[in-house]
Amino acid sequence: MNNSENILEIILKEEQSITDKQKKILIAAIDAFSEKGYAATSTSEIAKMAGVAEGTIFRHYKTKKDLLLTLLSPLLSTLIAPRVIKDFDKVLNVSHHNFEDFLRAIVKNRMEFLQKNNTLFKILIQEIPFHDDLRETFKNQIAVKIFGRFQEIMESYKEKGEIISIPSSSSVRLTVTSIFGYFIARHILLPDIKWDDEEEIERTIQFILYGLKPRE
Amino acid sequence: MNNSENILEIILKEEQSITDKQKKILIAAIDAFSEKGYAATSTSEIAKMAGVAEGTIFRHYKTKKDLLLTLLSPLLSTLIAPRVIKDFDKVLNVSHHNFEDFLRAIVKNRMEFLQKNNTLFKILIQEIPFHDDLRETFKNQIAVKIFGRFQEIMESYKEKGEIISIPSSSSVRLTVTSIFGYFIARHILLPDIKWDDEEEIERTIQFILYGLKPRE
Amino acid sequence: MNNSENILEIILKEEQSITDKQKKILIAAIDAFSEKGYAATSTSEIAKMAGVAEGTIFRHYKTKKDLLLTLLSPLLSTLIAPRVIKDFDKVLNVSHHNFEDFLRAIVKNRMEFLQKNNTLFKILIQEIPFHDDLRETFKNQIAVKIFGRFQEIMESYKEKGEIISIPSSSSVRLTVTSIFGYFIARHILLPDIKWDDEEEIERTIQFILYGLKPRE
Amino acid sequence: MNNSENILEIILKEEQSITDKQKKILIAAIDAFSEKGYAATSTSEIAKMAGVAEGTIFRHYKTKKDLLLTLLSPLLSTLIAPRVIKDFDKVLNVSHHNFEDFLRAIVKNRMEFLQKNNTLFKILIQEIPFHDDLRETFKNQIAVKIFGRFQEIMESYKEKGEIISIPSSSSVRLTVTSIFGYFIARHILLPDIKWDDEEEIERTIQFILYGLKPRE
DNA sequence: CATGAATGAGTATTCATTCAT
DNA sequence: CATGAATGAATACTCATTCAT
Repeated sequence: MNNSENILEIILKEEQSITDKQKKILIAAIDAFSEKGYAATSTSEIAKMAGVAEGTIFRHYKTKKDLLLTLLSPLLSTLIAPRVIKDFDKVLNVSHHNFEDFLRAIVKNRMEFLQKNNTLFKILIQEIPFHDDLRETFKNQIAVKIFGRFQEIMESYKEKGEIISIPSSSSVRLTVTSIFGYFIARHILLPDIKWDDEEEIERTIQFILYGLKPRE
Repeated sequence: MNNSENILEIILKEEQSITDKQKKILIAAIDAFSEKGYAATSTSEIAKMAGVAEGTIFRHYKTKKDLLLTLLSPLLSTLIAPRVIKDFDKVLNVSHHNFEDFLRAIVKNRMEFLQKNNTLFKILIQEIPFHDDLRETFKNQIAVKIFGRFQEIMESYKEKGEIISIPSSSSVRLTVTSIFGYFIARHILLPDIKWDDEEEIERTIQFILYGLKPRE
Repeated sequence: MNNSENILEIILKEEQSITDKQKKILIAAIDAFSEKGYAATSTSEIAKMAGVAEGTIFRHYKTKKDLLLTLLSPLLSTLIAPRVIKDFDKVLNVSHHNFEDFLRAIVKNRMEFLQKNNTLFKILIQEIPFHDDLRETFKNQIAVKIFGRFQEIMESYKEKGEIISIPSSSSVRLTVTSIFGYFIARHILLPDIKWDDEEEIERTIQFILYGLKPRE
Repeated sequence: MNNSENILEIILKEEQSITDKQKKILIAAIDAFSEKGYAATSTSEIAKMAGVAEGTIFRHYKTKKDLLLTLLSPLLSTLIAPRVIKDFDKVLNVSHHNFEDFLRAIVKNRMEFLQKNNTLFKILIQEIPFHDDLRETFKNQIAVKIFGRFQEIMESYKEKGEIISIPSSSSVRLTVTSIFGYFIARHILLPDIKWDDEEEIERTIQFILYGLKPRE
């Protein structure tokens, strides 16, 4: 599945309209932004890291902000791509008769995607609080499209009686929060301690599963 | 309970060693940092907002970073204060015979605290990724002390068979993640949409409760 | 008469709200702008010439453009000051019974003013083509107020039959052009060749006088 | 008469050694220089306006300054061309028995030339204060050659008693200043107000004529 | 001939910080 | 205690120019 790939690598390899220096700039910028944050990273720093002249950055990206957005846009558009939405459907219709299978498929799928693009995600999450446009995109695109489809699916499981009968907006939030919560703890808050990813993910799945199980 | 109060207000009111200008500086800095982030906020901006001269800031706080740390320190020290630790014990020993009561007490207590100090928390969470010292403090103090005590308590409930038998580090993470996950979604990612706090909190409690319930 | 003074000197001496460094900046800027032009002068250059740090310039003048406007504004406001307008009247009413006396008085008076402030004038004239706001000010303030009053006076001499009967807008233009033409040739186009100011001015007066004399 | 033509058009049309792109560059540069001034115009701007790549400009003109000089050179060389000097003679010898005829011919001729090339003239006049080489060329070529011949002619009219007996350097200056003064007011200082060119020119001629008439 | 990526010095402006008043 | 003038390094960005394609 393509969306399980590292987005950046795909772009760097497949996009041939991109020059060598441009690639170096992107890599350096991702590195710097994820570690020190957008605002605390200077363009001269990025240039030095990328081994290019400072002017070269601005030949390709009109402004520093433009560089950030260019960086994040493949992630954002991947997230809202129809393909991704279809994944949900495929996951749902084709093979997953019950909520557990669906959850497992979705967590595995999303978690892999998160992990493979964790640096870009880190930047996105870290910068969202400071950029209105980013937050707006996030809210209007991601939240509406992904969460919307997610909610429909939840609704159907609720009707089938496979999960508890609460508004699906809440059940989606609790599910997503648990997954993202793990990601944030893992990669942002406590990136330096050791994590047994497999175990933790299994426990997170179980946690969500039982947390949303219909009460007898 | 004092830790359910707005920390900043307490300091501004009770601390008499603090001058009027100093208070204005703190308020302005909190405002600016929480909205634009530490790195993107200039000291001259803070000075203007606070209605003081630029130099005045540096009379009280050696550096801009010092101002940030001063700002966060009451929050940090409240979090790791022995009093808070004792709260856990009190919650545990005195009255809460079972896990549900404990969880309810702790969630109510912590959530109130989060909400009352949401601006300071927002700053803390936003800045943690960018400041090693902050993250170190967080890891060594908060994680070790709070989570440590939390884990002990979880352990005891596990022994009593009230919750599922997984490493308490995981059960604590899942619990905390659900609570913080709500806070982050609520105040940082999607601060502009309407939230029914009471309902969502109740659902979150139920979610944790069932998610950690021993499997039959 | 105050308007026969060097405007800059007056400001540098009398204005006490101006710091020492600020004076140096103004002097350096005038020097640089008049010689190389506004656009070709860098703020770092001005700073170096003034012996101040570059930042100091921007503490006092928000932008480079602001520095230019601040520089020119005393000249501009002197030109449109009611006092200057009154000068015309005084020149006219009190003592000058005929056009020749009036012209002599006005040329002497204006030419002295031009010469004493020739550097500032040079800047104004050189920059007018490139700055819409400056040109607007010039048109709306100088042209309307000064030329307006000038025209009225011309009109009265025309009625008395002392000058030729053409629209006073034209006679004013021809007069002013001859005076300014001399100034521009003298200070801007050919500043390096020797000029016998007194003689040339006398010839210019005669030229205007006879050029506007009623035809028999 | 060829010198009454638009110099630029002639070059663009007749010069076949000039490429299409080069023409576009020249047109764009004239446009930009005349409006914003040489120093405030960037080569990339010119390239964009001309619809060519940045490098293309430098293929044809070694430096930006070179572009300016190339632009002005046809104007400058036209002004000092032997042909122009001969015009004076023709004007003088062949047909003009008296000063008035001569003045009329010369003003008409020169004014037409000024008007037809007003953009290039605008650039020349605007840039002269900032470029020593331009000023030097102007002084050595224009002033010496044109003014020199002009003075000789003036001298002859003076001897014939047709004009006042002042140094012809002064009479030339007064004449030229009146003509250029009109041009500058018309095209540089107040380009936006309406002008009745024919009337103003006639008045200017009359003004010069009577201004230089021998005093009885 | 023409391109446009690349450069590095330079641009106006802002920064956190100092210090004399 | 508070000010705000002063600083010089740093900032994002632009410049004229070069050169491989």
